[in-house]
Amino acid sequence: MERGRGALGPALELVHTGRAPTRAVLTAELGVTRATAGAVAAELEALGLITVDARPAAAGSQGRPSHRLSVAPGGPVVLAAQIHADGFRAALVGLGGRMVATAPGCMTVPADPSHIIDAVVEAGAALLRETGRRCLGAGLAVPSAVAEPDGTALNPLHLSWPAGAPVRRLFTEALAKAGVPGPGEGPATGVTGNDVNLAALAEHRHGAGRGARHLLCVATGHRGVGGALVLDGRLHSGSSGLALEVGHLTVNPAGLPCHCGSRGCLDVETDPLAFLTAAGRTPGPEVSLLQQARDLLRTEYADPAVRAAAELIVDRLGLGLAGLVNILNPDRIILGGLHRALLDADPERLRAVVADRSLWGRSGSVPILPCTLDFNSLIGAAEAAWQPVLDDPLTVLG
Amino acid sequence: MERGRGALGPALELVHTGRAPTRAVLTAELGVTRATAGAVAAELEALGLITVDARPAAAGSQGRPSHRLSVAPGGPVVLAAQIHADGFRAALVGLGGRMVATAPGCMTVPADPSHIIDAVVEAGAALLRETGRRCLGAGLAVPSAVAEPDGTALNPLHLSWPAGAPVRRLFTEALAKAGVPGPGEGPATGVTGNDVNLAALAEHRHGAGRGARHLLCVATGHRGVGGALVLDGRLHSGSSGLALEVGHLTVNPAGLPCHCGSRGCLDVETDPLAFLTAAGRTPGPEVSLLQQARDLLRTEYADPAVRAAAELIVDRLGLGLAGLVNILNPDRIILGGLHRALLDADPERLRAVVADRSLWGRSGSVPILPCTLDFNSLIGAAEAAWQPVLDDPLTVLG
DNA sequence: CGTATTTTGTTTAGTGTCGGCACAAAGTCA
DNA sequence: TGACTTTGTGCCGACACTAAACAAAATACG
Repeated sequence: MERGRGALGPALELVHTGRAPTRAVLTAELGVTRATAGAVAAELEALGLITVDARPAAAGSQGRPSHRLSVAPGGPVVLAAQIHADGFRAALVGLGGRMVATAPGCMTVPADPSHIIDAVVEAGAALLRETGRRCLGAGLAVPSAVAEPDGTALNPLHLSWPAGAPVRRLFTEALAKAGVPGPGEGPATGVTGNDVNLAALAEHRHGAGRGARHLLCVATGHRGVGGALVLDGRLHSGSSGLALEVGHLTVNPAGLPCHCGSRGCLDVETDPLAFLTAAGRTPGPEVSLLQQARDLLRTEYADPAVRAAAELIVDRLGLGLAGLVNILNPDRIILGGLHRALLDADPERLRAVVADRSLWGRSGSVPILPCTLDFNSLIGAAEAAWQPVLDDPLTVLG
Repeated sequence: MERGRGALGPALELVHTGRAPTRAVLTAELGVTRATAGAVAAELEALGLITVDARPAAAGSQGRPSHRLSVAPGGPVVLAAQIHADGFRAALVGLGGRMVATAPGCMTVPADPSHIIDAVVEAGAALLRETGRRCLGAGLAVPSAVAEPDGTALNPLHLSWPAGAPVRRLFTEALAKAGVPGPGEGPATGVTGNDVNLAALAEHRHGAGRGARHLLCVATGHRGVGGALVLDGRLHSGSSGLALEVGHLTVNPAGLPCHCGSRGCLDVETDPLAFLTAAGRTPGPEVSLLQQARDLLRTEYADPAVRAAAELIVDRLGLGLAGLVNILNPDRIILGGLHRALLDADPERLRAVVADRSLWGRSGSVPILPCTLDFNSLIGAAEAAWQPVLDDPLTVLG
């Protein structure tokens, strides 16, 4: 009777990522008939997820103009949360990666994950109460590898949390405690993941990674280096969530010792502390290492010592990226954190090093881009929370 | 009217990989009703791809016994070909990875890829004429990275071929020349791939990799090291076919110089020549380096120098595998060539090294197994050739 | 030995989703 | 204004599947 149930998920994802601005292109993208695409759009509109403009858009070309398809402005949201070394942030994020409301917060109890998670979830719950939006899910990004299927944080070292903290359970419990409703009758179940992984997902959907088939992301936080891989639109997090732990690739055989037992790991050779040290600076305690490194790069790049340090780090990073290119053969690389700043400072040098050290010119010519999304880990947490809806809107929304 | 068209491909794959021995488990695996599974099986039988036993199998349990489902013994085949440093081999391979006929051959004109490919295809065509089997496709495995979408061999160094040889085009032309028919009316189009990649596919379907979600394969040929990754049953060959070029991971910072410009690469530190050299042997020209290395390992493992050399290579290999585990987080690793022999000689040492050097105990405990299939590259070439049939039997067979 | 139970396979009817097609709508182009 | 182009919709039929009843072939148990 009702048409377009099977294509509902793919259709929503197309509108969500902005690849289906009208029903006409939706028809083409889905590979169905206009009748089906129309039914799909009507169904998604009935579910309150998208809107179809009443007035047709201004037509520049021949033929009957299309009505614009867009994400429903007042539609449901997900609760997104991010925890990093400097604090936490909660937000409500709608379809299309739109941040509807946000509330930054300060980290008060660094040593106890449960307190922080409770606080950030409560901040999100407050936003839900204020806005009155319907909540369909919740996602949390943490600066640590998250083991599957347990949902434990294996190395939240820079948060001074205990290794193995059960973040997913804590998150779900906090959601229940704060009364955040799920799509059904019970409380929401939380999705939890590594921040770089989630950032990669966000960049793939809404940022510099759009359209990439095999997207590699590498980023520094304040300490260490994280990686992520998005394959055909799905995050590849390995069989137990621990893929792309790229911090211990050897990039300087005679380099600094690393806590992993080896020397010259990407982690200790290319993170903000490495850059500050190479530039002969002693980091201060006022602001984060990442901030200090970025500031140094921005304000004192003319200083030969700073420039030399930047080039040294770029060379090391290039070696690591080349190794990853040889293994993963991505068609795009996106950099975040300090690496992004280093790319901005001297894009050609990094590209040259990667091309030179990767095996084939073909894969060496892979584009390397800066990330483009603000709060990409937060948006990524939202993307992960949206995933069940994108996969099958009917099952979630009934 | 006719039931079970959509599930035809998945059903065939289940029978093909031996995961659906009866219609009852086919029903369960497909998640459909008995009626549909029965119709699917009937359709596949009508296409001549599978057989349903007339007599029910001996029933050990309660209830009506199931009829056995199996691959049709006299059914269609694909032409599979493999080229390696010592020669080439052609075979006809049916569903289920069954080698129906095979013909080894000697390499006569090493420097010219077109002659060898013509010869191996002609050998396969002869098998087709002899057996009178219907041919549904053709696959070729070569010891080189194969660039996509061009189908050129980038580093067929050990064959003394020119880099960039257009192997896919040559293969397809040879198939036309030899009159190998495709599924339709025209000649067959050839699938071409790297031998380790195809071997990994074969091991995943029929060998030690069955059931693995993220399967990593690493193998030596005569020189150098190859890698392959099978994700959720599909080969991951990267955006341009160059993924898993693992030979240039650094495993010994102070090691031998490599043609890639670095030192101590997996390629030069763990291949057969490296083992023979470490054991103080001077390789002779009679048999292949791989054969010499295997023989040495088998016959003189009691010799302390040989054993020490083996342990050295195992340690280096373990370092490389640990690096790959950190990046890919596979749930199984399969080794081939000399690496397989080294694993057989001392399984515990390699597992301990990998566990010690990979970041998390959890991913460090990944099972490491020897490959179990004879001629796995050849079977893998057949698997790649079967793929269109497995994806959609009706489109291929009409 | 015969009947009940269990599991498998088949037949028939019904249902839901989608393609095909005709038609309507809304613009541009000449 | 009329021809053309492109988009959207309503109706019908094809078809792949489910549901449910029935049939078949073994074991289990009295």
